[in-house]
Amino acid sequence: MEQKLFVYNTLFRKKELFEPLSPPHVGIYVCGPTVYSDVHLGNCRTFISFDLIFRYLTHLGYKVRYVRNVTDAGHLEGDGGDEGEDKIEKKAKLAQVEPMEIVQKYTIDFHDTMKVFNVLPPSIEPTATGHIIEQIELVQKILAAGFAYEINGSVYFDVEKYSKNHDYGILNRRNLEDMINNTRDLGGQDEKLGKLDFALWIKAKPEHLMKWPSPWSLGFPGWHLECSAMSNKYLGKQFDIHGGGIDLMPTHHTNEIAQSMASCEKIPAKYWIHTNMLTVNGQKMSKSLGNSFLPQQLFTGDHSLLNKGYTPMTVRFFMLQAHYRSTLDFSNEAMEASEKGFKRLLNAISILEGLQASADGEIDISPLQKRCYDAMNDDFNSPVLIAELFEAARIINSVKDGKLKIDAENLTLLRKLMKEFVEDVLGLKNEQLANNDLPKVMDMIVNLRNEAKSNKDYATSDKIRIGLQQIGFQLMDGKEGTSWNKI
RNA sequence: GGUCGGAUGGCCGAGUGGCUAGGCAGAGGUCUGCAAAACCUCCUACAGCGGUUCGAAUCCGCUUCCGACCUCCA
Repeated sequence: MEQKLFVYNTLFRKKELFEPLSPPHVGIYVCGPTVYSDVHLGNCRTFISFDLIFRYLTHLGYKVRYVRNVTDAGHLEGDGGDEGEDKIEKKAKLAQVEPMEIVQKYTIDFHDTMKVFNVLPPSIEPTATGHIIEQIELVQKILAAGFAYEINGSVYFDVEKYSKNHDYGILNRRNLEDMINNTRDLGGQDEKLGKLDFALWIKAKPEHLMKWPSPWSLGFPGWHLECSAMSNKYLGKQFDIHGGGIDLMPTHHTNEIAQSMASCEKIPAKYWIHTNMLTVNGQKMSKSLGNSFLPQQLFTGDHSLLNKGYTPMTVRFFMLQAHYRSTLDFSNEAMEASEKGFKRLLNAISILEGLQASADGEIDISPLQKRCYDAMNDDFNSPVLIAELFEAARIINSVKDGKLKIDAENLTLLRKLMKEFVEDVLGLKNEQLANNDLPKVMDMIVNLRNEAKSNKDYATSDKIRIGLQQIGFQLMDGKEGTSWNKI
C-alpha cells in the first residue's frame, strides 16, 4: 500500500512529505545515551519514540539503517563548559575503577533496559572511543576549511567566522547577537576566542585517563564531534533523518550542523525530528532535579512518587498514548488509567484469536485500517492510532457478544490489522502470555469449578473464584465458557 | 534577563476555522446463580479578556499562569 507520510521537520518548523533521498533506503541517526549512569525513564521515552518511528518506517517497507550512538568519552561535566571534567572519568575516579568499566556497566544496563521495553536494537551502535580517528580527521577538515583554530593543543570551532557566510542559528532560530549576549558568563579561565565557540579537540590534563594522540595534543574529542563523524561514516554526508531529545536541539544539533557545513557544506540530515520531554509534576525529569526514576523502580514501585509498580509494557503503552512532540506528564493516576486501558486492548486481542466468522458480515474493516494508517502518516500520531485500536476492540467484543457479525474476509483483515499495528508498529506485547504453565493449571481449576457449577454447588464454585481473586486472578463467565485474567 | 513553547471536561491526552478523538474515573441500563468482563446510553471541555469571521479550542492582540532552552542534559 502506498502511503504518504508526513513528518514534522524542526528545521522548517512544519510537517513535510517524507521523501527519502534514495528510496527504498532510509538513514536515521539518533543521539544515544552517555553511559555514565543508569538511564532514567525520561531517557527511555526518547528511545521508545524513535523505536516507534523506526518500526513504522520498516513496516512501510523502507530498508532502514538506524544508527544510534553510545557516548563513552568526551562528554563534559557542565560546571565549566569545555573546561569541565569528563563525565565518565569523574564517575570512574569516584568508584576507583577504569573508565571503560563504567562504560561497560552502563552500556549493559542500557541494553537491558531497552530490551525490557521491547525497543528494537539499532542497525549500528557506534561508540565515540571507537571512532577517534574519524573524529581527528573531521577536525582536520574543519581546520583546513578555516573554521577552527588551535590554542595550546586544543582546537575550537570559530562560530563568529562561520557565521559570516553561514546561518549558525538555522536550527534553533536564534540570531547570533542574542546568543552572544545571553550566553552566561561561566567565569572559568577560558581560552576560547569567542563566547559561542565550542571545543572540537581538548588537550588532556596530566591526570586525565581517557586520552588519545592527535596532531595537536594528547587529548580527547569534543562532544558534538562524535555524532558528525559517525553519522558521516555510516550514513554519508547527507542522510534522511537526524533525531534526538529536544533538549539537544539548541546546542548539540546546532553545532553538529555547523561542523558538517564547515567540513563539507552540507546540512547532514534532510529531516530533523525532536522528541519532547517526560515531566513529573510539570517539570522535566532529570537527574539534577532529583525527580527521575529508574525503570526498575517503576516496575517495582519502589520510589516515593510511586503508589505501585507497573509493567514495562504498561509504561510503553502510557508513553505511546501521548504524541512524541508533546510533553508527557507522569502521574500515578495516568499510569493506572493506562494500565487498565492496555489490559482492555490486550483482552480484545486474545478474544480475537478465537472469534468466529459469519457468512453475512455487517462490518467493513478497511475504513478502520485506513484511519490507522492516516494516524501514523500524520507525523507518527500514535495516540490517534491507539484510539482507532480501541474502536477495533469494541468491534471484537461486540462480535464475541454476538451483537455484531463479521465475515471471514474482514476477520482476517482485522487480525492482520491488530497484529501489525499493536505488535509490529507500537511494539506492544502481552507480557502475561510469555513464559509458563499457568494456562494449563488454570484450565484445570476452571474445569473443577465448572463441574461444581453444573451441580449447582455454588458454595464450592464461589470458593474457587473468590480464592483465585484473592491471589490475583479474575474469572469471567461468558457464553463461550470461562476465561481468566491476571488482576 | 533573553529566546521559544504550552494552558483542553474529575484525571491523562488527541485535535491548526464548521463534522466537537480515545483511555481512566463517575451515573444509568442490558446480560448474568453471584461476581467480573463486555455492550448501550449519559456526563460535551477548550486559562482570562478583546478582535477577525456567517462561524474559533483552532487565526490575531493583550493579560495571567506554567515549562523548556540560553550550562551537561533524552
